Amino acid sequence: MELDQDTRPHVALKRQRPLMLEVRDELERMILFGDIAPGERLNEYALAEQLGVSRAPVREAARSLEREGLVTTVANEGVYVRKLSVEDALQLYELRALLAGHLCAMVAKCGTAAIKAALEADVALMDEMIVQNDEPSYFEYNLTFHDRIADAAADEAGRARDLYVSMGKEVRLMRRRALHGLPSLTHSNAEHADIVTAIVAGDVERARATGASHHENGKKRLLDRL
Amino acid sequence: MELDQDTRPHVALKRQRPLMLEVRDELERMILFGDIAPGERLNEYALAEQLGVSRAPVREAARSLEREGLVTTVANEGVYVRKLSVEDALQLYELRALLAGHLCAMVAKCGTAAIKAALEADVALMDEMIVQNDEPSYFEYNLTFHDRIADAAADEAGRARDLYVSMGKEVRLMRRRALHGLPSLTHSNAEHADIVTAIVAGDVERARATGASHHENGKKRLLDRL
DNA sequence: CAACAGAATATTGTTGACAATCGGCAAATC
DNA sequence: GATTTGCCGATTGTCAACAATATTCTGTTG
Repeated sequence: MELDQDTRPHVALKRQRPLMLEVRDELERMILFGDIAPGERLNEYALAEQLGVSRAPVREAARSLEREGLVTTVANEGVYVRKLSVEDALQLYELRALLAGHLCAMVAKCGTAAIKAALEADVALMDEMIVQNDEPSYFEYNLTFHDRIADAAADEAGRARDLYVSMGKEVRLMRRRALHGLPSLTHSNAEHADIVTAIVAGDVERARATGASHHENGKKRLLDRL
Repeated sequence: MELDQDTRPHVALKRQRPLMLEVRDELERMILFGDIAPGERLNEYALAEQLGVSRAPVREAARSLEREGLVTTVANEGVYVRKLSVEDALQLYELRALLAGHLCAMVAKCGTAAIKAALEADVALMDEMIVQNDEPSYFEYNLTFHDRIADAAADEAGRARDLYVSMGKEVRLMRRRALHGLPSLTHSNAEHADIVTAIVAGDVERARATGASHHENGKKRLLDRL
């Protein structure tokens, strides 16, 4: 029974997941956390050594991140953390708003009663947070709320949902620079309420409009500080 | 002839462009041409040997195609040519229509006079083709027309354009199965005319509506044959 | 001193080999 | 006979070395 000397490296136990995915998650974390600044180059060799793996998983992870729009690759030169120009950011907000509107429309059209009830509960809960002046909780729960809409539309618009969340990550690339002009919480949640009302009523086009409009506020706030 | 430096087959001749890109283009051609059927698995080793390269460029090419939605990867199993379910196809048409509407709207808002004139010329030219009953030319020029709109919107919605053309390739994945119910050419070009009219007039929302509506016909035709 | 050419260095692109993993088949077990 | 177990072949995942390319540094030249 003395057979397991565990000569394999430490990872062998917990690993049925490809290394490339681990690396991908770590790189994504580093980028979104700001450890690697936009415009900076990702050195394959250095990263491989730092993470204790070979270059191959790092390369694949980088390609995967390229798919999400977090990095851009230049042939024979390297991959860089994407640096969003102001124009790119504005376009991104606009397109994401379009997708958000579509998702809201889909939920309005096909959403279950359970989902609609959950959305109404979300808005009420956020209202409560506003009353208690708990901004951090509000911001966090705000993400939950939008995720719930996106997930609710997954059956009817899976691809749109994937793009929506992916672009959400992209947006974070510039959060650091133009540290978001804080929206009024009450105004923000009033818009949430409008969206949910339209969704619950099954008013597809109004859901689309309110959902898109709500997301265009980010664009407006960005424009305001220029 | 003892000195044939061309011992390596096919691609290795001209460098400057990474092999991975050559492989990517070739794989994309194979998939869109139908050499590899949807649902079929791509064998890295076999493809590498067939193309006269190593497995690494093939792997990278596959990842690149995954980004375009032409293949899907299953860990430890392989990459498969994407097989579109009917639901996926319908959603794809819908989303692409949404993007097309956005592109038309952007051109209506920011398009130059030159572009608008070119679009009007396109419609006139296609009308001529209809009169002469030249279907093949019409279908081909139809693509040119839509590409022109997409390219015209590149400055204002580059990402949307990229998604639009990428999804155009995805749609072709199922062209083989549900061989498109042919639309009426005159009706098709009448819609083109509506789009161009709205664009020339600078009517942003009407351009969006007509552009989206035109692209939703593909979805309708697909629905009709079910 | 500026500008250029060319070597030296750093980094990516590619390769072939090795390890890990999956699916199937056959033998063993009940 | 059905189920399980262990092996085998095939295929992907990872690695380390090699080749090609870009970048930097340096010495020379005008």
